[in-house]
Amino acid sequence: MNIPRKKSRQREAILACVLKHHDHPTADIIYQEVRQSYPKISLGTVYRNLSLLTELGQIRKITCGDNADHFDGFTRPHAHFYCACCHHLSDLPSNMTATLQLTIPDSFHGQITEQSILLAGLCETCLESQAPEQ
Amino acid sequence: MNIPRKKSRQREAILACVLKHHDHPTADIIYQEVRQSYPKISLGTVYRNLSLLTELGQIRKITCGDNADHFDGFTRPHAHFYCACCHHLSDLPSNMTATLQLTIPDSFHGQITEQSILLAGLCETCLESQAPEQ
DNA sequence: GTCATTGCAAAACGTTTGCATGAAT
DNA sequence: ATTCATGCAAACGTTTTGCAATGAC
Repeated sequence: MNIPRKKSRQREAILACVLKHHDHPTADIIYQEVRQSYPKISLGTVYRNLSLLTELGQIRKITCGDNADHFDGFTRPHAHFYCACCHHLSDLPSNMTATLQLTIPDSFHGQITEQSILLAGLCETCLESQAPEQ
Repeated sequence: MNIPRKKSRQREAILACVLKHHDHPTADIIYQEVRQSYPKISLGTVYRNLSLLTELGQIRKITCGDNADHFDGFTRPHAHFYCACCHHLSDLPSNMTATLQLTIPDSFHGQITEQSILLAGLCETCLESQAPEQ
């Protein structure tokens, strides 16, 4: 929506925080971390900048159903796997992402511009320890 | 969690409402519709029963990222497509769902017990009318 | 000086929950 | 009679927003 015109230290810190993560932090986790360098930063600023950075394509937003959006600094199209048991969100192996994308028929392919694919199920750990529901 | 022991007219009405839909209504849409027959029904009851029916496998819950869960009376495993532009959630053609599932490697296959697959992108209509953001 | 960005606090939104009343068995 | 399910309203967690103050250009 709003294309930013002016730099801000806060936005740079938020972007750096997302980029350095190898998992998929939520807004609140990012807030807690950026707060260590910018104690007065507000949650509103974090949300505003995460939206902005997402629109600019510098980060990605992933909604997996655990009631908090996750963010991803790795912006190359790739699929995700969400464990419905332990609520862990992970990247799919890249070869699996590629294979999945190959199966998208041409008639449909043009449409998947964002190429965001989310699979849900049970991760290996949760499957083994038959314990359902964390 | 709680396995129901007693029937209730409300739960039956909620289930019937979801089953008769061919789209993917939200809790609030279901509430509005069931309210026509049960004017005193509360939103809490709708949510409680939608959770229950989901646990029982009688309906399915789909989280697509538009900040409201959707429900589906068609419980055979099938993939969904969410248009990030017009926010429409639709079933993928069944042959495409099947093809996608075939690509899931054996090593991973056991894990996708729920076989819920969600693709996001732009639907044909939104692609044609180049207008981004509803 | 202008205007984007911030911090703060309040509001919005979908959803869950506690509790007393009512319904099913 | 027991106990589950309901209606209501309050609470919850996440996200958005209004506004005056601050900071970038």
